[in-house]
Amino acid sequence: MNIGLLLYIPYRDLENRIMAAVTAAGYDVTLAQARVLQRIGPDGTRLTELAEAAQVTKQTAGFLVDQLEKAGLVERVPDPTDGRARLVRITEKAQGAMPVAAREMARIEAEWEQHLGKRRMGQLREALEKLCEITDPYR
Amino acid sequence: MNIGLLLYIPYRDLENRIMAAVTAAGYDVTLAQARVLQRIGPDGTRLTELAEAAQVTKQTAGFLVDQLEKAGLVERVPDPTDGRARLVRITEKAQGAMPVAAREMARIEAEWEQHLGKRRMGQLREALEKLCEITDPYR
DNA sequence: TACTTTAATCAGGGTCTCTGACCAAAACAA
DNA sequence: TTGTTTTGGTCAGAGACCCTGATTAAAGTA
Repeated sequence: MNIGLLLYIPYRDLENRIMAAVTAAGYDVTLAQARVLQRIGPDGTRLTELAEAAQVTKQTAGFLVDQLEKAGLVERVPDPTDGRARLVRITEKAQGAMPVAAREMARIEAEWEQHLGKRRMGQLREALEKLCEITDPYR
Repeated sequence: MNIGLLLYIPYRDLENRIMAAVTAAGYDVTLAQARVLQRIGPDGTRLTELAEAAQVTKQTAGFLVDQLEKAGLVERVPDPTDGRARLVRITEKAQGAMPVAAREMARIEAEWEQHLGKRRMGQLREALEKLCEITDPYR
């Protein structure tokens, strides 16, 4: 079986489950919005940085942030260090969604470790981390 | 680092590179089209099966097959065993694209094995195959 | 025959993402 | 200082993707 599909199948399962958990908790967020939300740092992050991290254009990131702003999940504040820039920050309201996602993620990881065994799970993580050295365009 | 991202980063790199290779070879195919194309069996496959395998609705699969048909990469022929159904088949023209993708895939796998070493690459594949047992909705 | 299921399509709409053009602030160079 | 380039962000327009709901036709079933 093709290695691409082998990577994709567990990834999609994980993503679907996390999205379902977040939706079930009452947060109406789309996948694309979640991908941006995930990248926002504790002190706020510039739009351009978000776009790079999420691998989309500035326009796309701006569009998604607009939606998140309308939903009250993020806010834009001026960047004190640069008059052109604004920082995208997570609001109080969105803070509640983070632990929901984190809990589901922990649950999934535990299930995977249960199925693979501790040894193989460790090997998987180690191999993937090593692989990211040559496949991650951001480092 | 989050296990979801660890799976996704190499996956995306692989997909991007294969798409680039196919495009460079003169086949003007989008990602979504490629995902459908990939699933077509040697004797043709029904639309409904394609939709299931690619995890999209029949309508979406139909839309993508329409485009592929216009581009001359697939054709629809009646299914001799079922008057309602039609088989989507790969045309002569598209046959040329398959080896291009396969060669790029082989090249990438070789690079990965080079970076990880034979042992870790084997462990990675083994762990992913095991993981697909519980994450693949189709088996 | 009448009912149910299955294969596929039609119609319409929402979401995501892109290219290209543009503006304004910051950084740099002469 | 003044002009030039870079950088952060937006606007406008379009295309790609994917969905829900309704419909047609063939197949299977009671």
